[in-house]
Amino acid sequence: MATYRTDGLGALGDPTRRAIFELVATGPKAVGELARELPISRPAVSQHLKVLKDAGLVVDEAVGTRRLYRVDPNGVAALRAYLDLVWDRALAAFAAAVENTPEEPS
Amino acid sequence: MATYRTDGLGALGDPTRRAIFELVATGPKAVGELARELPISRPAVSQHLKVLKDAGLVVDEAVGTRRLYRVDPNGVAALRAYLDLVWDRALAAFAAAVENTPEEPS
DNA sequence: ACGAACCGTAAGCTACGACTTACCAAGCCG
DNA sequence: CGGCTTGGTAAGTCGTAGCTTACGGTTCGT
Repeated sequence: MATYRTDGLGALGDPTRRAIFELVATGPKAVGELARELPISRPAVSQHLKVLKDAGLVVDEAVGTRRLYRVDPNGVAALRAYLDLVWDRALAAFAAAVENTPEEPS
Repeated sequence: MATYRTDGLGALGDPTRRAIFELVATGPKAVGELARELPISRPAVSQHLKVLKDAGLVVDEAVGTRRLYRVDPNGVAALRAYLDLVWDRALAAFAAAVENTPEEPS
């Protein structure tokens, strides 16, 4: 379940979420700290963080009353793997097209 | 030229668009051909292709009355570069956190 | 040259997602 | 122990992205 919402690309599709993700990537950040650097309210940041966490892109850690978020290397690795796959298929298709230049296989 | 952002991620955020992108990645495809393999109409595919093309992820080539689309390696490379940057920053932040054990940045 | 096939664009409707305010739970500090 | 701070959740509003049908332009085939 939550299968559709668990994809990193879908999560990073939103520019605000991407901004949050980039801020978190620079180091562990608390929710209020993020909200202070963004033009949106704290609950909005919380919701975005929930989506990012659900997508496996960030992890959270409770420290006192604050909650520190940091990027999850596994999530980023998954995205890289996906792009590598597409990249590979595109290159293979291109190579095949170069070989079969003369005519079209019908 | 620098006008279009790296919203390649934004473009791939939509699952339908991602499906189109993956189909195109397997080789040059025409619009009607894509529409035939998808549960949406041909105009919808056209609109998605426009977004992908605007994001620099695909390129189009007019062949007779058909229009072949294929992936743009530069677009994929840009996405990979972005992820690499985030990855690098995350690793640097983690290394810094390990070295500077008990402090936290403002 | 006429018809058919392919594609892009316009206009419009619907649905989802992003944001806000309000409220409540949990942990620190006086 | 009481107040203050921090965060997550609920309910509601509003914008916009995505899809459809309808139309016009362009090219190939006969």
